[in-house]
Amino acid sequence: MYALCDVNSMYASCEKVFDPSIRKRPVVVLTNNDGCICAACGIAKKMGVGKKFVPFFEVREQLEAVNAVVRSSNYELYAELSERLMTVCSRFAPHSHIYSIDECFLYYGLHSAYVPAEGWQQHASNIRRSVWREVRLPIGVGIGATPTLAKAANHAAKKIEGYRGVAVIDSEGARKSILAKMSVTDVWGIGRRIGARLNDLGIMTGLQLANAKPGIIRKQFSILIESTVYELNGVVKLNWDEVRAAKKEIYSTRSFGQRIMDPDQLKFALATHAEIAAAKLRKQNGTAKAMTIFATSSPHDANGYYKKSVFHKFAVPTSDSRMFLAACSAALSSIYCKEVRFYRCGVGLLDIADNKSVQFDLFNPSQDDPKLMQCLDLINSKYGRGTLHLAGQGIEQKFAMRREFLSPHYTTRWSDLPRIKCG
DNA sequence: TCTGGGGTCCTAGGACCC
DNA sequence: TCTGGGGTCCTAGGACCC
Repeated sequence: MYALCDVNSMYASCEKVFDPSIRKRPVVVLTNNDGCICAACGIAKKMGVGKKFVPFFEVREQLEAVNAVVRSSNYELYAELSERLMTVCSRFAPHSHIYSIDECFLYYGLHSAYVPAEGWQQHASNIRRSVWREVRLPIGVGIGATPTLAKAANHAAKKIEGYRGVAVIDSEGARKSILAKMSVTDVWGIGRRIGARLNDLGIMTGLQLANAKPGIIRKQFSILIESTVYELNGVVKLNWDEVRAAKKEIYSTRSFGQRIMDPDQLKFALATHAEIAAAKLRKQNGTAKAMTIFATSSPHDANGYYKKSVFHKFAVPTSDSRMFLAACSAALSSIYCKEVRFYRCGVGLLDIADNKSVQFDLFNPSQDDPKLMQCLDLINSKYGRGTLHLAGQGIEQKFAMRREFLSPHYTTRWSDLPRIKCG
């Protein structure tokens, strides 16, 4: 069996953990640069002001009208609470995978007959209650025979009347009843587009998708959707390692706090992204054979959309930040254009392989310095990202994110520690 | 004043070469 | 000289997720 634990509107819930004064008010959290709404608490959703990814400036007045609390993304806070959440959840099963900042899969092993002493229903409740008691985050817990069914159960736990945060699919009856109440786009892996095409075939609910012929689905869609059909019927297609497989591509991109036109700033930003992506790459013990480096204007700007990317191939697969930085520097002159107001840039590390299977080149000896990189990663993981960085990232970065409504760093800054008045 | 998220995977098709 | 088949590499964009 598999379980999926997932925090209800994670970012908004995190904001409420250390600030009891906003617990009964509508809370929305904005994306980087305060661009869009990315999370809204239940109260805000009920008031109709919590639509995901609408631009903030479009709904600002509406939010003010209902006296909503608006917060910038406080990523440091969410990461810390996420870590606590994962620690609690992982106690409940022999295997666990962090799936995203607010979600983890638990796996109870191959024996399909295994049932915890307290029963699945109670087990799920225990997870939920422990997380609430220890981290003060509300979660939904779904349990099922495959990752896709665990996801479906989780959907039921949070969205379907009567489940109250916990749902278990451990019988044909439960499976059919939950899938019948889900629209096909609620199924994991079925988005808007595929959903519309399935609708055209008369497949409207999760159960109808489960009952479709896998072969036909594969022909009309893809092998991925076919796997989804099997998983909805209890046949595991996503093996445990694939639930969180090593990445084949790693990106770091961001829009700037304000438009930039200075080539040095663009270079600093690209170097920073290269270092972020490189650290992620080394964390999964990977090497990259190629890299893409790009910058764009805003698609909303009047002067036409400018997008330029450079593809860089490495003679020897690498995970050394210095190689990635050198590639960025080399790319800058062909990306930069002095008339363009740059809005966004980033890098992608491509063609990633395990560092154990690197093919060395007799004529291009690797110039990597794994020990130096290890040292860099160690210091940064201990003292925070960017504590030690390469000179190419610049000293003064002028493109910092806009975060006008940032909550205090309750968990990562001594000066921001919450104070409790007694008496 | 002016505002518009970030990440990963997959594939069709263009560019280029033999 | 010109045509055309076929392979490889890269880009752009579609699709999904949170």
